[in-house]
Amino acid sequence: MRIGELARRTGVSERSLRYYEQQGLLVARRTAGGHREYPEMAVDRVVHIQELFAAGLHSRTIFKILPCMRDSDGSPSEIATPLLVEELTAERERIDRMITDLLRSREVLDEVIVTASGQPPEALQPPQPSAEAA
Amino acid sequence: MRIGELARRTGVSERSLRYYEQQGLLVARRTAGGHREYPEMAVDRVVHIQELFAAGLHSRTIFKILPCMRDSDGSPSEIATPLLVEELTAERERIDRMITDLLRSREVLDEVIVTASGQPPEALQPPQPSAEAA
DNA sequence: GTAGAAGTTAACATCGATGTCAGGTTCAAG
DNA sequence: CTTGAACCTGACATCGATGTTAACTTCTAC
Repeated sequence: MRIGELARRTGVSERSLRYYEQQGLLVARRTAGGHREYPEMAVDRVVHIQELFAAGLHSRTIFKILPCMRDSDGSPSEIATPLLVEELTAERERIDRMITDLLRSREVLDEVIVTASGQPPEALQPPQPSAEAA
Repeated sequence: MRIGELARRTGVSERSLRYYEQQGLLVARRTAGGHREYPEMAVDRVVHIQELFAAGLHSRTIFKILPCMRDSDGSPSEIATPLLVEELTAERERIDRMITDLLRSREVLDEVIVTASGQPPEALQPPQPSAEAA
């Protein structure tokens, strides 16, 4: 498929897809005229990339991870160096901290909402605890 | 207290404290010579500000929230407009989405770590579920 | 072959809190 | 008074994914 379709199917802008390629996260065959031609698997890969970006990882880190990912390009995997595993573990801890911070922030925000709305607290339903449990 | 001490006690850089002031988030009396002089309460306020920044709120939004916060400046509160409450609720939802995304990202990362380390999964301890419960 | 949709590269802009540096002033202790 | 620490303002840099635009080429359907 070409870049327009991939963009549509993944919800990622063409601009970003080209950027991913530039960062080495995504490869594309080219037509005779130079247009990018993606295999079906590219959809999954872009989704994976998005998930990692959503985690706040840098493209450089994602670049190192990708060859180790299951199904990254259909072929099995490469094995990560202990150094990379260590780095990923650090990232995991960072994400944990981020989650913790956000939970705290949400509490603060809830308190602000209650206070700001000026309702006596007992008059309010407790704020919906969505996404509360992991 | 002066800015150096406030910075030290809150862990926020002097640069940021001046920025907060510029954004109207923080006020300071001035000495005859123009040095900022903060009341004791400023510490709490800066902590509050930090929490809201950590939630990804913009300084503009924080600016609108602050007068409604309990203990924001010792005096009781102002009441938020319904519009503001609506905005805050939207922010809350954004944070929820962010938390959900991060939880998902963490899962992905865990999978990568398992795969990348190349261990047969049954040989590994399951990754520590820290900050798992809200 | 021709028109219009879709693709290409390259360059520049953005957002926003924070770092950093420069050149100057004030404060506090000797 | 003097010295050095602390503070002041203002300006510029940063980071990184993404938006946007321009000028051009290729593809596809007629």
